[in-house]
Amino acid sequence: MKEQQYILKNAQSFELKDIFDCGQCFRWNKEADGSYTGVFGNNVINVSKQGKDVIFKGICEENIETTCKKYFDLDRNYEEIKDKLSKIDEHMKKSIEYGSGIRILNQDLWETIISFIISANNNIPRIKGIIERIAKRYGNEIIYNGESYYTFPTVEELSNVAVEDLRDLGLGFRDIRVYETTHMLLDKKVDLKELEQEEDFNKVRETLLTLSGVGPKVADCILLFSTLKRWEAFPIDVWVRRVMNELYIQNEDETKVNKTQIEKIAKEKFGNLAGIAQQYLFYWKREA
DNA sequence: GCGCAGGGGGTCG
DNA sequence: CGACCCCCTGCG
Repeated sequence: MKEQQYILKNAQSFELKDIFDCGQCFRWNKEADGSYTGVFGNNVINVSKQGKDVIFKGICEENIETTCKKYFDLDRNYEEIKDKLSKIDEHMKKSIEYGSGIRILNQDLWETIISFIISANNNIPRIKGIIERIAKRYGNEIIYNGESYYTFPTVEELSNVAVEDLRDLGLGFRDIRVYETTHMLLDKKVDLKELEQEEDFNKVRETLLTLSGVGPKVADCILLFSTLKRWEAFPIDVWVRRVMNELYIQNEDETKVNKTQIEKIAKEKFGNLAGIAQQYLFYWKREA
């Protein structure tokens, strides 16, 4: 396939580091020249910045402009969102100044489910390694600039994979969870197409929670970081608990902070922007 | 350099 | 609430 290119002129709210290092994705890697290359769908895309312009180039199954507009959430006005959130309090304002170039990606639902099941009690370098090995073993090769990249396998492409095969790729105790979830989807115990049509937030969340290896935290990550794009979701992990306690609760022992307490505050303060607010806070606290 | 201990974006029983 | 797999990192 031929290389395509799309240049987004004078981009606002688009910083490579903020987008790719804020913890929402696992398949983007920094190049020596500062650009990032990643695989999503059947595409290998390289993203770089030249002044205020963003340059997307690479192997793209369909039109690269349409594809990137969707994946990078380019039709959403982040300036407006940031203005709104900045007015809530000084903490939000500060965190947004820090991560002002964040965008929430529209990632494939199935890939996001598996990726975040793998993320449980795991660290980012290892998560990335596991996903890469799965792609290399079961996905399809795409050659770009003389290098091999691999698509994330489809549900069908994982249908004949045994638990032991997954264990061999280093998934550890998550192997059975990935296996079970894959088969629940193959058997249509959960139908992802239907799930994407479902309007009711709690119904979608409850359905995700029936999947093996999907608890509250993972479900909320899927809701927020996939094409489900439910920004009401507020994933609570150790970092979010820490920052929320520090800023709004101030309990001496942060491990004693109640989850429902955090959720209540998040809803009151951020409403249907809770998810993106969480990203600014999380990124700010973890990086700084 | 290399060997080793420690820990990690939670979930499940 | 404790166990859970094992790659990665950092320190000695």
